[in-house]
Amino acid sequence: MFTNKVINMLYIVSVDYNDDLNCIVLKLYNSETEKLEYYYDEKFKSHFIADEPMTIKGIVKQEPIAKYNALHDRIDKLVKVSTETPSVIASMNRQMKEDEKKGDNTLRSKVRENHIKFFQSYIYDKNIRIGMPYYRGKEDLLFAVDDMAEKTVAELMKLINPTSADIDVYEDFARLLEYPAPNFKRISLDAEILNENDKQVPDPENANMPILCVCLVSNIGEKFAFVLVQENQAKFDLNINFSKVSFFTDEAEMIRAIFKLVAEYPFIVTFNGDDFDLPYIFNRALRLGIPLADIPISMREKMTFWSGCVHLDLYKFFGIRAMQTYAFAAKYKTIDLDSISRALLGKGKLDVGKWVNTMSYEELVTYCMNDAELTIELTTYNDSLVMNLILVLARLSKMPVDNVSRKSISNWIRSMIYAEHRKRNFLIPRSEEIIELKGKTSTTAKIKGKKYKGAVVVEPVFGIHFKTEVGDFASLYPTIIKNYNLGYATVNCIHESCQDNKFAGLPHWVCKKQRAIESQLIGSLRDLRVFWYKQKGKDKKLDKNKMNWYKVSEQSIKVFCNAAYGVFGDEDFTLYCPPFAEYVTGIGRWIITQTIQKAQELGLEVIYGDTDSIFIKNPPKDKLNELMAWTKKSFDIEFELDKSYRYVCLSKRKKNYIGVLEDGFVDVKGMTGKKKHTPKMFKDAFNTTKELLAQVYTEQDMNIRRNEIRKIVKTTYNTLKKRSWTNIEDLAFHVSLTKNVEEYDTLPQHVKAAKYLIEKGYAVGSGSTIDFIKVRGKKVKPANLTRVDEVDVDKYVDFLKHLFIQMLEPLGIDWDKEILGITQICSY
DNA sequence: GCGGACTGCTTACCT
DNA sequence: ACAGGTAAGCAGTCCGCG
Repeated sequence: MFTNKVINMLYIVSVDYNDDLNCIVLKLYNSETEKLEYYYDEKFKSHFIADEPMTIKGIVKQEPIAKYNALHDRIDKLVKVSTETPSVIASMNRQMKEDEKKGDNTLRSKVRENHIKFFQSYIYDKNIRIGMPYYRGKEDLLFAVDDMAEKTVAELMKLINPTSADIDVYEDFARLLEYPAPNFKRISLDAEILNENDKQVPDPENANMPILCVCLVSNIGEKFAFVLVQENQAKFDLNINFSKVSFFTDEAEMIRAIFKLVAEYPFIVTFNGDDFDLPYIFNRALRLGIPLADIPISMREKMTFWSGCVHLDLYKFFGIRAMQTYAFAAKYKTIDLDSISRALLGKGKLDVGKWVNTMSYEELVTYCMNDAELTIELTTYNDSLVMNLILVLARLSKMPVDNVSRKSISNWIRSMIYAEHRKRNFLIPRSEEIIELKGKTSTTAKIKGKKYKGAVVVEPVFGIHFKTEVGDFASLYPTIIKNYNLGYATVNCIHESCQDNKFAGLPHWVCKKQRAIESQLIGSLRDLRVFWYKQKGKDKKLDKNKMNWYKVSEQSIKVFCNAAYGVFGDEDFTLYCPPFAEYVTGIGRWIITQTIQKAQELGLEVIYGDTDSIFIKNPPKDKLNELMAWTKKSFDIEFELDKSYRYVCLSKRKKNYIGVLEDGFVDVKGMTGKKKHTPKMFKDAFNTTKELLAQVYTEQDMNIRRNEIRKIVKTTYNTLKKRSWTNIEDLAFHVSLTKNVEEYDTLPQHVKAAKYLIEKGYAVGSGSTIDFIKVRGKKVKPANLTRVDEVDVDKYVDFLKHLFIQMLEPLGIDWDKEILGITQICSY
């Protein structure tokens, strides 16, 4: 596959700065030996850009440098200032902040690119292709060309045929997505600690309680258990398959044995290892007298390292909102091992029915091993989907794998754009310059406190609609960015001659002379997705492995594309550019509004639409095709058939409907019955009605099912009225705390319940989900502390009514007459 | 002192 | 810390009410 088959492929997985050696270290994964190797670069110095020579301490070199300033469309003559260590820049930045506090901005106005991390700067300037194969040359690392992948890239380029100005961008991305990925050797780790009490988790800072058990599972299924002998329990053989179980009477010895084992693996995977397992082991090791030099764990800001390994913390990865919504389609709603495993693997944590303190060895190992297995399986399931996602995201963002898996989407996009700037010798602009030059927005948002107007939501046509087609624009916002050449530099550019180039009735204009970097990057990713990876990810002719890889590529691009517009409307994004973001939604509104108008002119019945989608009732094929051709011609965007519903059930509310696809799958959007805070009792009832709706093909069917749906609601109603529920937990609402209780301005119900829990000694805070029950006297109580007779049944009946009314209304069922009426007759 | 009309806060969802 | 738009429930405030 590779040109030179003898050489070992070295995949660059991470780049870091080593303090002690004062040099850049590259971590290389050798796909033959499955071990990590290192490459040290002592020559590369940290640097920043200045308007004039600087006089701070620690500078080793100052040289003139010319850079293209895209904001002003000119070449700037500047100074590249190299420093002895990156800490010189860090302390300069600290000084800068101090000055600013005193109102002195002289330093800030002189320096640029001083906020870019040293190792990122290295990646950009050396054009390091993270996650791609290299081999060792005489001195340097050399990129390993893969002939097979290059062939596919050529094929793809021929198909998409981009304009000459954009060819390089497309080709670079295609390589990143077509080159092979190694199957990283890896091991997961999970630790169980003796608890002080049953209301709080152990404190890793303190590490005052012994580690009872540590389980590790490798990606090829090797299982290891390290168990501490406890005084009150006899040692005995465990009945656990395929596991190596080792008992220790000395805890320090056990920890050393774990260090020794992990050293064999290039990747270590944890769930919340950054903030719990690894710091606990670290501090426990110190407490037990293991010398610092013998402990491979080290904690840095928001990240815990294991030297000799790359550490991936899946809690951080799955917690990235963009991943949750776009790559995993919001299949998991809360970020914990149990719910993520249940959603993605179909199995969860074990319910042993007791806490670790009272478990037998066998129970303890089984419980702990299960967690370690879930953790590794989250990286191995579906052809190592998650590992491959992380790899592709690292490639696209040009960030180290351990970094990209912890940082949010805005960091990835920023990094991708910065890399392109450095590659082309563009000066990276300062935030203030963009704001100053580009000015403000011109529209008003519907929502108070928002900065500009967003998308259009069409008023739904209430009722049941059979044979409804849903069309949507393929990547609307990325396409707009591509087609209209949008970017921070091109929107409201400095050229007077461009000021007539305006769209969609907005006052902003777009540059006619220069191509926007964002437009090229997002545009090419968009095209690769629409014209290549979408099909390849479904291509049954490919072998399963290859198809899955294409799915990964498709998902990764989707994540980037979906967030690409939003970041420019975020004040904290370094390239924040309000008119750019406003232009995207403005042109979006213009396109969908025109398309709906055209559809109506063609005699099509538009019954709903949101942002980039249009619901059309029973459309003739030829009219639909005409509409598609028209959008392509008018806006150069593909309006595609996305879904065919057997029928949709539209409530009077926006973003709130049920649709049944041809194959019987029931799509539920926005309804209370699917929201995660809804008590289980109501969710169960709601899901049963979903099954009934799946069996409806015609209006006649609907008449039959109407009765059954009525019955389900009635039964739930009766259960409440008679207080005959089996489990009070099924009545609990589950609401998240987004901050710590003392930070709330008002006292919502879940916060009241949380405060009560804290009083009782429970540790709940930001991120915890509070389970509470509505009790009589307009109050709430934590679910685990509520008695059956306290439940405020009327409140629950009210909730039931409002939940089902969203569905009953369009089905033509009247709550008062048909639910209450019948029930009353029945119960007397 | 209590309830209705109102605003604002909070969470969870949709695209 | 990607955006704006929507729904829903409750907290808190103001005002009228002999």
